[in-house]
Amino acid sequence: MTIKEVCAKYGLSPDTLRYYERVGVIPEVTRTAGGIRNYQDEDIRWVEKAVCMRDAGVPVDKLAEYVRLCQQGDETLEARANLLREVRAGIMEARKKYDAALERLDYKIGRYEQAMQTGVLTWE
Amino acid sequence: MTIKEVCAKYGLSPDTLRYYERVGVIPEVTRTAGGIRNYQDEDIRWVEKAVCMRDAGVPVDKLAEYVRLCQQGDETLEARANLLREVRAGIMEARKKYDAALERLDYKIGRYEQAMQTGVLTWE
DNA sequence: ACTTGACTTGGAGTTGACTCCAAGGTGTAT
DNA sequence: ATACACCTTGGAGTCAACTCCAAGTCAAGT
Repeated sequence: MTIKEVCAKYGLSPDTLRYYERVGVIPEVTRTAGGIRNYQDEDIRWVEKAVCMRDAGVPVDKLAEYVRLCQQGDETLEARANLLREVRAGIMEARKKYDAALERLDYKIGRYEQAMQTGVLTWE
Repeated sequence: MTIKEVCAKYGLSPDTLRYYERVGVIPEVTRTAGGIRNYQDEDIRWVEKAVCMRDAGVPVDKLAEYVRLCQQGDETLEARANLLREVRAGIMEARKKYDAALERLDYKIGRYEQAMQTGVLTWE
């Protein structure tokens, strides 16, 4: 699979995908004899994982650290688990804040809808 | 309330609070005769709202647009409601992605814990 | 063989959201 | 009234995460 195809599949730009590889968010991608990236299933699974985690706000350097640990073999199992738990905690934290904002928005939107129906905006 | 006190209350820096005011994320704050910011209840409610929304990833320019609409009076009610609905949709979208990442992380963490107990990392 | 279009690299530039700084004004406690 | 800490502004700097660019290489079609 070419870089363009992978980009189309995941909604990334080629620059972003090359950037991810450069900073280690994904491991080095398989190449053709001529040096052109030719994504294999394994490479694509890394991309998918990276996109999923970036979408959840996990910073690039955390992802790069995880990839580095994976490449170091089995003695990093515990370190990897700890890293993932830390990342999980961060996401949970953020999610709580998202929920607080949602609650507030729902209340406010409800008030606006009421005001637009009755023509009266009570107490603001 | 001085800028410092408001900062302590919401975990912001004075620079950030002044920045929010400058770009319109909060309306202009009440001042003392000497020109020093003296946050009133109303000002503080705006700060609280801004912090809540920023924590949910709502971009600064969206918040500034909302403030601008509020200052334009009642004929912007519908525009404001639409803006809030749009913001809400964005947060819901992001939350879905957070959940997807959480699910993935929980699975992976479970696998690591199992591997560390049994000493065997199955199929990877 | 040649064109055309997509790919490569290293490095510079952009964007959003702060964050820092210098030079100077404010306010309160001694 | 003189420190002293804290406040003000405008503007420059920083950081993460891309995004763009120039100069060159690769590969598919004619």
